[in-house]
Amino acid sequence: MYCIQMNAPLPETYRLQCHECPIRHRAVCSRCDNEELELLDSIKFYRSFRSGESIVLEGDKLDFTASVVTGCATLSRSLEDGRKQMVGLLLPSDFIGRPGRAHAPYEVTAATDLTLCLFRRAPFEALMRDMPHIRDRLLEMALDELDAARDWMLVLGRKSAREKVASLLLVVLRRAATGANARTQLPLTREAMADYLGLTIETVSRQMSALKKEGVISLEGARGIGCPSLADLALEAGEDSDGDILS
Amino acid sequence: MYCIQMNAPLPETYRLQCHECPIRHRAVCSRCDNEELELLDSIKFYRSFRSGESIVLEGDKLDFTASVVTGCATLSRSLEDGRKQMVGLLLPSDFIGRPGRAHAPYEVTAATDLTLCLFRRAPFEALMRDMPHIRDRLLEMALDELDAARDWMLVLGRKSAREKVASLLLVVLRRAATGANARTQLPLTREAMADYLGLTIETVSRQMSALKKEGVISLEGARGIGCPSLADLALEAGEDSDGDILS
DNA sequence: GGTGCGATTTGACTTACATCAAGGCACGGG
DNA sequence: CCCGTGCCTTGATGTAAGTCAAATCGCACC
Repeated sequence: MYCIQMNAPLPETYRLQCHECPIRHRAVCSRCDNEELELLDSIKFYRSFRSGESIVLEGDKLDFTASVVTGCATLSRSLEDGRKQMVGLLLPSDFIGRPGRAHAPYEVTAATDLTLCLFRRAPFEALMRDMPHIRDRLLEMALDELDAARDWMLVLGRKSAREKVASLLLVVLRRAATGANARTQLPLTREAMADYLGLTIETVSRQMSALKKEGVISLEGARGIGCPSLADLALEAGEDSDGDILS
Repeated sequence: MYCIQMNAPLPETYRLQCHECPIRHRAVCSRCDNEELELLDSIKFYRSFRSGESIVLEGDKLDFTASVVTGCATLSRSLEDGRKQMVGLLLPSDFIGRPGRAHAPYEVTAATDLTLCLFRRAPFEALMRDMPHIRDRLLEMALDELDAARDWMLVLGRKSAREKVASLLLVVLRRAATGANARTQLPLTREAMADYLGLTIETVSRQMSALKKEGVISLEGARGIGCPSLADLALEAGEDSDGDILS
């Protein structure tokens, strides 16, 4: 499903050496040494996608793995009657693909313009055989995603519309945070937000307006948002106040 | 939170050789050879819990890993005001614990009387070092759980109460299935079902009654259920009809 | 068999969110 | 510049599920 696009073409030939890669220290390759990076350089390739473009369809054959280099992608599942639920948000350094499974269980869509770093299935599986730390990192990342998915189950199952919207804004603002007064551009349309939160577009819009009216957030155009106090926003999100005592 | 129990005491000394273990071929140890099993035999230990007993509290120190041998446990997260969401259902062969994390992100509770096979943290991490196939199996299991969690996000975010209840009954009946006319005992109370589905007890009860009245399921006492046609139930669950074309 | 208590069901009423339906705003193209 | 076309916002109304309250059931124990 490719949309006709009027914009300037994307640079098809994004080219980067691994050692200067922006996701070098967080992606699946984070523990590779210089020698290993050279090997990766020789078998990886880049591909870019336009906002809205479909990367993989639900059930498609999936014979590559990839890391998000720049931009934002979404994972979603749908029911036959068209109801749709986003089940994951992929940001730079996040991983796409499933060693040991040939087909994709979810649709993957570019939420913004997006560049991926890809490996074909066979060479990637060879990497996993030869570099055990890649498997280890993949396990770590899978467990982190599992935690994130389960956290989101609490949001979907038990939070009110207002808390849901605040929770999502918090996720987005936190990774863009520069000091207490955070501001950024939302990488999601209202529709994508609704699909993520299990709400309708209208309800999302109404809750955004309400939060704005009460001064919890500010809106600049449709996509820009700011927040004078993330702590207040966290309160609206119904977040545990116990300050995340982590291990 | 230990309840006072009037029932007969559980056998504290459940003892089993690994090679005769009921979850031998599905748990994290599924790929161990006989020699490795002997090692496991020497460092594992069993522990049993009463239905309703708490195994780990949210945020607790977790210095063991475990596999469910018999019974059923639940994973859940709660908000401070008491709202609660189950984020996982653990059945025999499922794994508890998180190599690399010292604290539990979820509460683990025995939903029925339950027996676990445990390893202390240090010996288990030694196993992971020495037997790479254990790491591989753990990755596989983590990815399967991730798929299950995401499937459930669709249920929580987009399905109606009736579809939710049907979806849960389907999960339980399918693993108890003997032919088309499935019947089993629910391992969950109405409250646990409600917490799993993001509903209230009353709504769960009403939907069960409605499904019974329409002949989709039959109820025997509070816990026993039967279903003359799982296909009809799947229809009520709003499940994709494309017959799960798997890889 | 009776009694007590927690679990479940059922009923009456309320409410948060969905649905249906206009409008407004921004941006690109003729 | 004006007009389309996609987003987004706002309003009026409907409804599925929540809440509050009261039976009823089922089991453990007497």
